[in-house]
Amino acid sequence: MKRRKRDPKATKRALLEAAFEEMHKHGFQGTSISQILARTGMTKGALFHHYPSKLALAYAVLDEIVEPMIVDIWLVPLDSRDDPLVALQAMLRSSVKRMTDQLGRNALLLGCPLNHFAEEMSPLDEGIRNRCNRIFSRWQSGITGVLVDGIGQGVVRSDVDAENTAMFIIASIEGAISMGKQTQSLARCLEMLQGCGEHLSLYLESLRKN
Amino acid sequence: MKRRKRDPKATKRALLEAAFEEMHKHGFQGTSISQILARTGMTKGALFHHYPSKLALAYAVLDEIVEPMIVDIWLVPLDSRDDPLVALQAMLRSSVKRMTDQLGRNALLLGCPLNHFAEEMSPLDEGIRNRCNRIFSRWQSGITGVLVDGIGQGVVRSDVDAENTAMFIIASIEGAISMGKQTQSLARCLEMLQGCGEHLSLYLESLRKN
DNA sequence: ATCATTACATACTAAGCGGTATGAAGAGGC
DNA sequence: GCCTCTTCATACCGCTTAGTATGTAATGAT
Repeated sequence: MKRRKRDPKATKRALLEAAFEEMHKHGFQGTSISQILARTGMTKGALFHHYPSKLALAYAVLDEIVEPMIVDIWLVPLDSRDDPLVALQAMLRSSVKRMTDQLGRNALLLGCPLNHFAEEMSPLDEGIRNRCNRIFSRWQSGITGVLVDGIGQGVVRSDVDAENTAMFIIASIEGAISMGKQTQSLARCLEMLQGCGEHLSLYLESLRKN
Repeated sequence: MKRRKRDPKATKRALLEAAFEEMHKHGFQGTSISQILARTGMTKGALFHHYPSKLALAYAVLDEIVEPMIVDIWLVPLDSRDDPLVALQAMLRSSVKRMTDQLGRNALLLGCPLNHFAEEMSPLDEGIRNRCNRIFSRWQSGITGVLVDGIGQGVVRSDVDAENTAMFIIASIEGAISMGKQTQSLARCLEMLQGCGEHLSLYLESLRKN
């Protein structure tokens, strides 16, 4: 009955962000359309006008929110003119700040949305799996590139398998975030992230050519 | 109508194992009672006779299946008389075999059930969170103990933070399993687990006192 | 053999789910 | 102003969900 001013782009975006937040907390299957609507004050008519299905909404969340977020947190800080190994170590140190900037401090307790989607849905839906796969690949490529640069510059030992190492770094980060989330304690969450960063930094140092 | 011989313990166990398999694949929220019943051929009467609710069933799955499984895969192999660092490295090498022995080869694609429960339910249910927490703590304690032994024996550098390192090892393992699952390819799953094991072995070697 | 108890099977319920059908109000072109 | 398309709001639908109520067959104690 109430008719406010129309702003379809803002409406669509609000639905998308509400869907992201709900799915980040409850997972895809645990999120109901009505929860998303309650969060936005919209109705089903609006949602199904902009998105044909819940699954399509999840795809949009991955494409338009999760992927840019991963890029901003984990790839953008790699664009530096530093020594590649130092750049990676700086990325690890700044990661907590980047995450809280993007997600808000309390959302750290909800873990990595990419990992959440992947863990829940990889065996269940090809569309979600392919999207997660693409994002992870992009992330891995970014780190691989830095390591390859390092090898080219003679900073990193030439026997280092860059792709494999990049995978290991991402796996450790995601694992640490998961274990932090699992405690549901902000302090221990930060402790685990920081600890992981320090261990990885040490490991990266061991890859240095000297 | 069909009445077979009764075996309540076997019935309860069958329901428990079916619940584990369903929840391992679909998650807690994504699992429906009827799917569990279809898998066992039982009916609701049987299930709700043995377990008062779906949540109670999940608790039993964690207590009676997931925890022993984690212990068997990751803690039992640490009981060796070897050099502590060698024991950890051997554990990493044998992990794939232990996992496939416990879960079956194709279930590798479903990832670590502990991590799945934790990732999905940690922010949503205290009972599940506490159980996951206990299992992770037990795992971490086991590795910490080995590292502390190593320090005591003069094999591991005394400046190593055993608890923190144990956390890092577990995080890396869980992360690698997650990334493997995400590919839904057995080959890449094995590749990631193996790669992670090699990197961790190298890192462990860097902790050696010499 | 009897009888209470256990171990189920069957039928049912209220609530919530994703999705659709319909209609009306806002917005832009002429 | 008028007409059309877009953008929603509302009402509804069939289905599934976790859980309950009830009844009955199997089991074990006496």
